[in-house]
Formats: sequence, C-alpha cells, structure tokens
Amino acid sequence: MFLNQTSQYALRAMTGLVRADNTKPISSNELAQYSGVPSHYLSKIMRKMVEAGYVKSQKGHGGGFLLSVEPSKINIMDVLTAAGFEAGSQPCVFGYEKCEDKNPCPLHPIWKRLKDSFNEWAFNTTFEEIGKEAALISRDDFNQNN
Amino acid sequence: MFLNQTSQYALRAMTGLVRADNTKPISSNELAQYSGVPSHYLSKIMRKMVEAGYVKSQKGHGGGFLLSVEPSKINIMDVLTAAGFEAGSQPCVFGYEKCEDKNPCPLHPIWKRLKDSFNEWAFNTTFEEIGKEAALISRDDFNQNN
DNA sequence: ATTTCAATAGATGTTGATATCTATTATATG
DNA sequence: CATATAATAGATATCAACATCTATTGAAAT
Repeated sequence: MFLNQTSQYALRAMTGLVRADNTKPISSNELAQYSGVPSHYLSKIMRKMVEAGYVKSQKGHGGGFLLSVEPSKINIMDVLTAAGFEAGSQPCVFGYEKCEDKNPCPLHPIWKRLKDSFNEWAFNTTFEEIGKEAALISRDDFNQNN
Repeated sequence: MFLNQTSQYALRAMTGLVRADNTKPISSNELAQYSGVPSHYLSKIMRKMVEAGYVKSQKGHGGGFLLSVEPSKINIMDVLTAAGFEAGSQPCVFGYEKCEDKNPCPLHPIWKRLKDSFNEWAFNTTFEEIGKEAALISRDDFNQNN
C-alpha cells in the first residue's frame, strides 16, 4: 500500500544502513538478512542508492555498502526518488494530463489533501530520526531472525 | 501512487454517480465517458459497488446504475474496501506478519504516521463532500470531452 | 412479440513490476 | 599469486493486476 515494493525495500535497506555502525561496510547479504529483501534484488536497489550519492560501495573481500552522507541530510523522499519513485509527477487520480488548481479534475481538492500529507511525511522525515526510532525499537535488530 | 488503479477507478466512478442527478440511472457507458475508465472494466467495478450495497443496478433499456445510499453515508474507505482494498490489513513495511506497537518493525512508528494520515483522510471524507467539491469544479463535467 | 439496450459472467489476453540466474569484474587476505 | 568474497551487469522468468472479448440474461419500448 502507498508505495510499491521496490520503494519499501529501499526504505528497509537504508534503515539497516543507518542502524549499522558505519565504520566497516555491511554486505549485501547482511543487509538482505536484516531487511528481508531478496539479496540479488537488494543489490540492484543499492546500486541506485550509490548512483544517487547516498551510499558508497566497496567491492571484494570485506566489501559492502557504507552510508556516505549524514543521516540527517537524507529524507524519505530522497530515497524514494533514488529508487525510481516519480516524486515530481504524482499523477492525477482522474488521469488528467494536466491537473492543477486551475483546470482541476473533479477529485482534485480531495486528492490534493492526501498528496499533501504524504509529501509532508516524506520530505520531513529524515534518516536521522528513523535511526533513532529504530534504535529504540531494538538494540540488536541485526541479530534477530525474521 | 497510494492506491492501485482499480481503487482509483472506483473513486472516479462513484464521484460520477454522486454528481449525477440520481433520478434516472446512469449507464456504464456514460459513467465510463465521465470517468475515463474502460467501460467493461468499469462494469466489473460497479458490480462490486452493487454487491456492497452502495449502488443499485438496473438491467435493460434505460438501465444503469443509481446510488442507493445517501452520499453522506459513504466515505472513501467504504468504496476502497468494496473495490477490494484490504482496509484492515495495511501490511507492515518490513513485511512482518505481526507488526504492532509491541513487537514493532524498525520502521513501525514512522510508517504508522503515514498510515494514520491516510486513514484519517479515507474515513473522514464522505461522498457528500466529494460531490460538493466536484460540483464547484465544474457545473457540467458530464458533457466535457476528456 | 420483437427488437434494442444494457448489465452480468466467465474466459482469455496483455503488460509491467518483481524476482532470479549466470557471468563478470574488483579487491582484500593468506 | 591464488583464492575467496562481494558488487555489478544483463538476460530471462514469473506473476498478479489490468484490460478485453464473447456470450448470456434481463428489461424496456415500439
């Protein structure tokens, strides 16, 4: 609901990265374990995070992924966008090409309310906050079996 | 975004019904025209609205669909549910079977905020309100060419 | 009665997101 | 240097949502 699978996977993975200690890389497999995302698929998603500049990757023995930006500098929308979510074009519920305050579709004002609250959430929630919340939930998520 | 195609189609169609004068049935084709939903597919969705009791259908010449409930008695969540949206089970973003305030996933509190604002929107927006808003937008939507 | 309109039902087709597989490239460690 | 580890890339497979098609049933109008 709300977000497609890929977007949700990206949020899970980035949550894992924020929770990790970030002194040594965390491998795709470890992240997959934590997040429950199929590991090969996760690799592809992480690639996008690398391309967007939020993550550094290290090949070879002992390699993996590392956050390359302060968690406070990344918000949910950033990650969604990097994962391919079309942030700008939140399409009209009525399918209008151009649906704006002038020339709106019949559901425009209603739909706008929903979009606004989503955007509020996505732009204002940073991964610093996510890391803190996640830490409260479990001091040891990385060892838990899903 | 947010809702799958079918759910959005259902909202469009019900908006059309609320906008109609409700003294004579509006046909699947007319509704399709208004809403831009493929007409055969719309029929299937309308069937669900009929089964849920929000709409009456009339076969044969001059037939079509009629609201069978006061618009103020139907909210967005009602229509989504009737269209097959799993209202109760808003699945955990981390894929946990049971994700609750106790035994939460790492993203639980963050995700909950989003769900809450969605639910607030879906439960508290009635089709009475939708009808009024839609009426303000166009006095004559039914004659416009998409 | 017959014709025409329109919903209903079920079968089938299409497509895009999701997932997997295989091979390749890069790098740390013994 | 050899080996094991791990990311990357591209091809392919899977599946469910979405959409269409065909035939049938029901009801109004002439």
